[in-house]
Order: sequence, then C-alpha cells, then structure tokens
Amino acid sequence: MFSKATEYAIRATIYIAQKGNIDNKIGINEISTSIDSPQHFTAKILQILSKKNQIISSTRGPNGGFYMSSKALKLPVRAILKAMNEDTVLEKCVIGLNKCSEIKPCPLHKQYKLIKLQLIQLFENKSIEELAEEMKDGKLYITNKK
Amino acid sequence: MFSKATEYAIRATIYIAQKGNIDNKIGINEISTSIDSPQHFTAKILQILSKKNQIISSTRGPNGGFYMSSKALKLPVRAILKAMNEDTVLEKCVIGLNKCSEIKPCPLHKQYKLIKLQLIQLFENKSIEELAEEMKDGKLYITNKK
DNA sequence: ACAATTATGGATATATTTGTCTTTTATTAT
DNA sequence: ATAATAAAAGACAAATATATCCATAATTGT
Ligand code: FES
Ligand code: FES
Repeated sequence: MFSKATEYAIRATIYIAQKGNIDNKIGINEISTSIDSPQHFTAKILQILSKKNQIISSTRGPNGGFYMSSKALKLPVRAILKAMNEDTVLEKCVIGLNKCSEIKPCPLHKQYKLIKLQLIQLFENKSIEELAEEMKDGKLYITNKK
Repeated sequence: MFSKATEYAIRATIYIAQKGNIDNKIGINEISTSIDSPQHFTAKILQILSKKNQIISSTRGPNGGFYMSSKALKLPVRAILKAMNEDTVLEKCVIGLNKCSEIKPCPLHKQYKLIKLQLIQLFENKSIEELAEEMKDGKLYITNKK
C-alpha cells in the first residue's frame, strides 16, 4: 500500500512521539534500531519530515536528536502521508485511472469509495499523539525485533 | 496501492472479459489503446496472466489474440492480484511490520483489519465476469481516453 | 578554544519498476 | 509452400525506490 519510506516515516514518527520530548531527544541510531529500519535511509526520511514539513524537530550536537512539538503531536497520521507525497493513495483510483470520480467511475469505484473513506478516516481522525499514547500499555508494536 | 503492472493487468483482463471470446479474440494493440496502457509492457503482463496462471488465454497468428475461458471468467479479481504477486497488499501490515497479526499488532491494526477485510471481500466476492457484465451499460470506465 | 557528539548534505551504489525495441515462433489464409 | 499475422521472448533503456558511505556543519560540555 505504501512505500518503505512512508512505512518507516510512520513508525519513526510514532516512536519519537512516544519516547522523545524537548528534554529527551532521540538519536537516529536508537530510532532505527528500535523500529528495525535502515539507519541512513531513515535519517533521510526524518530530514523530509523535519525540513519544510514541520512534523518532527531536531537539534544537532551532544544530547541532540529528534523530538516533536506539542503542536506537531496533534497532527493526524495523514500529515505524514502528505509530507511523504503518498497521500495520493487516499485519492487515487484503485485500478489506476487518472482520476477517481463519480463522473467516470471504474468498475470497482462504487464499492471502493466506501473503503477509501474509511482509510481516510483512519489516517485523519487519529492524531500521532493518540497513537503514541495507546502504545504505552506495551501491547502494540512498531518493530519486528523481539 | 497497486503497481502499474497490476493496475494494467486488472484493466486489461476486464477489457478482454468484456469484449473477447473464443471466436473473437482481441489483439494487444486494441487492448492497450482501449485501456490506455503502454503496449509492450501490457503484452508482458498478459503473458504472466496467460502462462502458468490461466486467467487469460491466447493464440498466435491471424485472428489470434486474447480471450478468456468461461471457467476463467468465474475467477475473482483477486486471482489477478495473486498472479501478479500483489495479493500481499491484502495481507500486509499497513505500516510495514513483517507480519500483520493479533499477536503483535501495530497501533493501526485494530482499525485497519476491518478495512482490510472489506478490501479482501471487494476482490474476492466479485468475479471478473460480473465486473465485465456491469460495464455493458456504458457507465463504467477502464480507460483515461475520452 | 577544543574535542566530542549528532544531525545534515552530498555522492554513490544497488535493486526494482516501468517502458521500448527487435527478433523469434506459432498460426492462418492464400 | 508461402506470405501475412499476431503473440512470445529477449535485450535493452530509463526512471524510481531503496540503501550505504563519507564529509560537513552545528551544538554541547570541558
Ligand atoms: S474511479 Fe476507480 S476507484 Fe474511483
Ligand atoms: S499489524 Fe499492522 S496492520 Fe496488522
């Protein structure tokens, strides 16, 4: 459904939201090992999320690392998709027509539009903060490591 | 959601189901122009669908082309996904964990599993034949061309 | 000031996907 | 038999996604 880059982006962001704050920034090494992703590739992704899109914040130097502002924590997961230019998945025609619309619907449109609506809600209605909060009981996972 | 290859595979198959039969085989040129896809790339895809996976049939030479057996027409759209090795989309974790399961669920699993179920049903419950049939009123589209 | 730390940025490498072009093989009609 | 037709097959090209490595810049603590 999503690219590896976007999958890592979501997992990394949730991890940062959960573990980091302005006084306890998280290094890229901890992040990538904790979510089981390639370190340097993940670093690039975090740059995207921190650069113009202000989803995560970072500082360099000792005790530097990544964290999220309380404002950013309120963003929906969909903000990550948008930053990664993969929000299109929530708009596209499921069989690849240039435009998904009621005017020129594909044979799967009628059923798929209902599913797509739920996908949009899934990524729109939950904030990053809420997801991170839900993780704190230890019964949810964002890594493959044991 | 799906690769271009799979999108073309679905559109091409629906087109063949709708227009072709054993006595009226459809050429790759007509198919690719009719569904607005790159011809030779589409040809390769149709080879996959006709080779070991017997979703479409073909014959060479004059009056040759592609068609579907009545047996193949009864297959669900999901058979195309399987042939294209993209059935995984209906099984994978939405944020890329190696395994989507109740045992080690990701933070989006609880909600996403309901959506995934509907996706599976969408591709499982409708046969290729039914989709092709529904297209015959002319109000559904599988092309970008006007 | 200096050394250590950590993100940033750039260059490069590899793999996969997508797409094109040419040749070959099978089939049909004459 | 021969020529025409159309898919099959293979070689190649381009674009994109994924991943690694190294140098640079910013920050901190001493
Ligand atoms: S037109 Fe295909 S999903 Fe809407
Ligand atoms: S574990 Fe992530 S969707 Fe099921």
